[in-house]
Amino acid sequence: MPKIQNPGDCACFNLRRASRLVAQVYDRYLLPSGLTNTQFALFVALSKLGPFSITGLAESLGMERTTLTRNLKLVERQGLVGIGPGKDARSRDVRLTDAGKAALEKAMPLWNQAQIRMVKTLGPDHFGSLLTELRTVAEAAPTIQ
Amino acid sequence: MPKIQNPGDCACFNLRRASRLVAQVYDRYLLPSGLTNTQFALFVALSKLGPFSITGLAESLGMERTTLTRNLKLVERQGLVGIGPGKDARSRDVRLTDAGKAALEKAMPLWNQAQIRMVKTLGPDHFGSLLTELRTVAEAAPTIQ
DNA sequence: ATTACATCAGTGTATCTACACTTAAGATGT
DNA sequence: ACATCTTAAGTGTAGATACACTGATGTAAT
Repeated sequence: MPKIQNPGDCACFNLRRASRLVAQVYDRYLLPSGLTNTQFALFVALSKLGPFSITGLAESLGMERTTLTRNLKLVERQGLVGIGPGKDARSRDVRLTDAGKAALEKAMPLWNQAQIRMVKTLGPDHFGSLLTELRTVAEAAPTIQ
Repeated sequence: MPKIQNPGDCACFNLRRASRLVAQVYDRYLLPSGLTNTQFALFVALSKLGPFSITGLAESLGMERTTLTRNLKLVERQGLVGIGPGKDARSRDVRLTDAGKAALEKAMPLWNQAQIRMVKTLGPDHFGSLLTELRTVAEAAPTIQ
């Protein structure tokens, strides 16, 4: 017989609650850079991957493609990323502009402070195992249904 | 000397990515109930706490108060929650209506399927330790700054 | 009583999120 | 060549999130 779960143990709720609270912390640290935590993550990915298609970038960020499209519009308008032609006439490649690279440079030490603060708060062990669990989730969730 | 962190190990990014992906799973399961994962979590809290102030509810959900206000507007318009006078003339108490309770009843087995699916996917051990870590995060994050 | 402070809730604005649907272009089979 | 399928991206719509600010009510200090 399938066990009845306790709604307080909902993985979705607990993930989203932690997400909300932690995002507020990182956003506060990142404020002087002008980047949100979402934009910072996007810029980090772009910096590591180089010019990349929207679909590929969305996959890499575990983000719905159309969500990324909207998020890109903001930073494109600010001149922080450029979107040019891709491999073929369908796809378009996203790249960091010089201004985008500069914003990332400025954000990095701020992010580092937030990150160090989180590691200290949770302790390195808890922090590490949390990260491991979250990566497992991110890998497993898309296989559901 | 403070260690330089690796941006790929960002707690915020990994939390939000997992959050996005898992929310999609739960929302797909909850679809026939008409409730989103956020609304489901709200209804579970209301069901457990009984009529509760907006500020208290927000605290309990680890959600910004003004966010909850907007979320409440939707379900209030649908007649699923009622918002009446609270302890004093400032506060207002939120309660589940009969229609709200019915929606929760309908959603519960759907949620249970999603939850069981997640437990199976991660394995009970990983699932349990993830939950523990997330609760630690939710408790610790608000103490930062 | 009056002033000062704290608490509770709502609004303006902006970002983040994703489903359903559409359009355009490449790939495949006959 | 054509029809079909697949892939890449954008739009309409709607919900989720939170900061800064406002207004109203309660509480405390003098």
